[in-house]
Parts: sequence; structure tokens; C-alpha cells
Amino acid sequence: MARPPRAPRPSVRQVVGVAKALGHPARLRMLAMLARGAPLCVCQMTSVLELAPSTVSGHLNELRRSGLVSEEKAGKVVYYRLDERGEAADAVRRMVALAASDDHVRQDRILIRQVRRVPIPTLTRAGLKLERVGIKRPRLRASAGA
Amino acid sequence: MARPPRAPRPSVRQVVGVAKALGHPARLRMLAMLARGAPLCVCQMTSVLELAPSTVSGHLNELRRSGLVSEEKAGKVVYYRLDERGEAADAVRRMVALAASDDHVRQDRILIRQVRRVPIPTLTRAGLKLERVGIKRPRLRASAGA
DNA sequence: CCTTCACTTCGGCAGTTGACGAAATGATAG
DNA sequence: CTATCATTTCGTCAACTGCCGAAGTGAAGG
Repeated sequence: MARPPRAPRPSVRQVVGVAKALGHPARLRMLAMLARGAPLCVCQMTSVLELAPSTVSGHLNELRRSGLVSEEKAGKVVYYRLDERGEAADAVRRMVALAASDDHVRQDRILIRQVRRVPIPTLTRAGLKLERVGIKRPRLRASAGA
Repeated sequence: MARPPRAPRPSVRQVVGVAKALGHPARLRMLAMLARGAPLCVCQMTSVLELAPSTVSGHLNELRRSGLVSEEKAGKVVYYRLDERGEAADAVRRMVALAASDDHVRQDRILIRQVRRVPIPTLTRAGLKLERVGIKRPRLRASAGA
């Protein structure tokens, strides 16, 4: 078992922080995108989520503060990836996996795969609009929200 | 396997609802108390949490809406228990377990064990104040919140 | 019936959250 | 150095949350 010595044990406050981080559709979707393993930059997630870059950045900041993602700068671009080291990492994966077959999450997965093939400059010069780089959003069916 | 055909898979909205429900100290603590298995009534949890009964009731209502607890009326008293049937039940248990060794949660466990021995009328006639039924709160050490 | 009791619902207030655009930051290219 | 670019920070606003006490609800008991 590669089980490195983890931090002691999360406090109520930390667990609450993690739960709050999960408790927003945009953040849950971002985690679901990142759960595929590959890191993603802010602009890639922004283009999929259709939110302002500043909004997405704020969400990522909260995910980072809760220890769910880590950042890695590469030039001007900042890549985020799931942080596997946290005590909560496994539990978080479980929670995220619960929504794996949600239509919205599935669509995000499809989109992000295509987005990954688009060079960053192309994506941002298109104003982060996927249609402008030839990616169509498959319409999803009513999403069956309970 | 008693595994009745549950709802297909939780939607993003449902998972977010569950995460939000976990994302509050009082609710997380209530779930931790209930995770011991035995059902608890509103007044018992109220006395431990030191909140207004209406506040606790509201929290329990939210937990119920998210499918995390179920209620069972017994006369005037309403008992709540963890709902194991939900698709998210396992993941929730995990999240709650993360905080199991938090000082606050440990104290709650100790208190609830004593509270359970006090008859409900005695508890409520004491205004839900534990000191008034001879239960002392062990002072907890700084709680080490990160 | 009328009261009591355990709980829930309602109204209102304070604090937090999430959205955006504008401006600041820091790295790279010319 | 200057310009550009990806991202972050800041200011502001509307919406939501959590708390309480007061009033309402429904079961038990006098």
C-alpha cells in the first residue's frame, strides 16, 4: 500500500469546508472534469462551464483552500489537478463519482475531451466560446433533476 | 442482498444537495451522532448542540430533504435516524467518518450517551440544558481547527 | 373539552455567497 | 521596455443561509 503518512485527522471545520466546496454545481462539475486525471487550465474549464473567468478562478481558489485541487503554473497558464494527498481525497472521489452519470457531467466529459485538443491561444482568441472553435454542445435531455 | 432498485443515479443537483447538507458544523455533528446507529429525537440533539429547537428542526428538515435522515414519530416525540437507503449513504458515512476523531464530535458522542439515559420529560423540563440534568460538558482543547 | 408538550413553521434580521466587469498581476513575446 | 495574455483580485450587487422568538400543529393526558 502506498500510504504515505497523512495529516492527523480532519477537524469538523475541515470536513465542512470540503463539503461546502462540493456543494456547488460548478465546483462539482469541475471536480468531475478533473477526476479523469489530466490537469486542466482555467480557460478550459471556463469554456465548458460558460461562466466568467473570474468566477471560475474564484471557485478554483475555494477548491484549493479546501485541499481538493492543487495548481501548477506553466507560463501564463495555470493548470489545476485533483489533489490526491488530502485525507478527504477518497471520500471526495466517492462523492464526485455519485454524479458521474448525470447528463450534465457526461456532457462536460465529452466537451473537455474536445477542448483539450484545441490550442490554448485558439481557445481564448475565440472568447472561450466553444461554438467558435467548432465544438457543439450536445443538447441534454431535461437533466431529470429530482 | 437487500438491494431494492433505487433511483438510477444521483444527479448533480442531488449530490450538491447532499454536500450542502454536510457543509454545516451543526448538521455534520448531528449526522455524526446518528452514525452510531440509534435514532435520536430533536430535543436530545438540541440539548447537545445548544441551539434553538427551531434551528435544529430546520437543520433536520434539510437533512431529510437531502435524503440523509428519516423521521419516525412516536407520540409527541420525533425520532430521526440515518437513512441508509439513499444512493449517497455510503459516501456520506465516509465524509462523516472523516471527522470522527474531532474533539467536538467526540464530546458529542460522550454527551449523547448520557443524554440517552435521561427521560425526555426530564430533559425538556430542564429547558434542554444539560447542566440542569447533571451532565457536564468536558471542556475541549482548542479543537485544532486548521 | 382544554391544556401541555414536542416539534414545526413563519417573519425578520445579520452575515455569507456567487455572479459579473474592471483593474491588477505576473509571465512571455516582440 | 512595451505589449499581450491568462489569471487573479477587487468592488458591488442580488440572492441565499442561519439564527432566533413567536405563533401554529397534532398527539396525550387531565
